Amino acid sequence: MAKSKVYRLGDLQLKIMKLLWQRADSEAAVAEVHQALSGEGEWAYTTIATMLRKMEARGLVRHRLHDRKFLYRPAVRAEEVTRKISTHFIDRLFEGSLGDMIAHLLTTRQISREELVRLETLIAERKKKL
Amino acid sequence: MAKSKVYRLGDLQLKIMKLLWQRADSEAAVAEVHQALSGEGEWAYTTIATMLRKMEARGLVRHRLHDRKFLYRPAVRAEEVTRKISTHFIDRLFEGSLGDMIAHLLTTRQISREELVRLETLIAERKKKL
DNA sequence: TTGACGTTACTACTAGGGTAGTATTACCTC
DNA sequence: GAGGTAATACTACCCTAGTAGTAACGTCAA
Repeated sequence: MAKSKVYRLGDLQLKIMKLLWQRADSEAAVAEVHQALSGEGEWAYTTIATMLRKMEARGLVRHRLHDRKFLYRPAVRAEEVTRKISTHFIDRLFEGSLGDMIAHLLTTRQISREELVRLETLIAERKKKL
Repeated sequence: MAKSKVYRLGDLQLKIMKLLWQRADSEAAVAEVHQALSGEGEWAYTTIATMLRKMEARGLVRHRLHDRKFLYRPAVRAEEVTRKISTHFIDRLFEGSLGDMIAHLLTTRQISREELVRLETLIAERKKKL
């Protein structure tokens, strides 16, 4: 199935997906996607159009015709994609151990006191649910 | 530079890198790599050899001749690669926020009580160092 | 009715990961 | 020295992301 390799999403494809997920009505025409992405870098209009068509072939998005424009909407849920990419990442680098991953990042990266407090709270709540 | 896109490492390449990093002397012949990887899947000997040559071209590994065999060793450090892949991951999915990333994974995934306790300890220690 | 414009379709190319067969080389043994 | 063996070198695929030019088409306005 097309969805089985959702964890292999290129940077541009992911940007597009995030953009569509963000939309209130989850729909956007090619021109809108192109417009919205123009702050992030330079892409030709046709690049976006081609990318969207390829993404549709992969089952990532769908389109419908409206006013002679293609309105694209996500065909996969954000949670699913985030989940699969994360799983792939944790598997690759930390043999699937979420604990190892967090432990590693926590010891090798900058993080503010506020963030740490937030995480403490989160962990405390998480413990209650076990 | 070759190292600039180290965060884009294929699965096989990463497996090979991890294998080399693990080695006590950080060196392995093609046959050894092939052997070590044979539990994980099926790869032809020549696939591994080709991959290693490509990786050398990318600056990921180096080799020296010994006993008519190529002994490969990493040319990039594990910490650097782990760091760059992680950064790329966090940037892509969580706009660069480590806190958001951990918060998200913590609330959407399975984790044991022991792991949570471990993380609490880690966070406490981390706070002391700020 | 013609031409400009906006849109999608088609086509083509580059790069890199993955995959592996075939050719070559060099040594080692009988 | 002939043949086998183990190693690398070379070559050639496929696939997908990214990139974008050009063609075709349909509508609307002058």
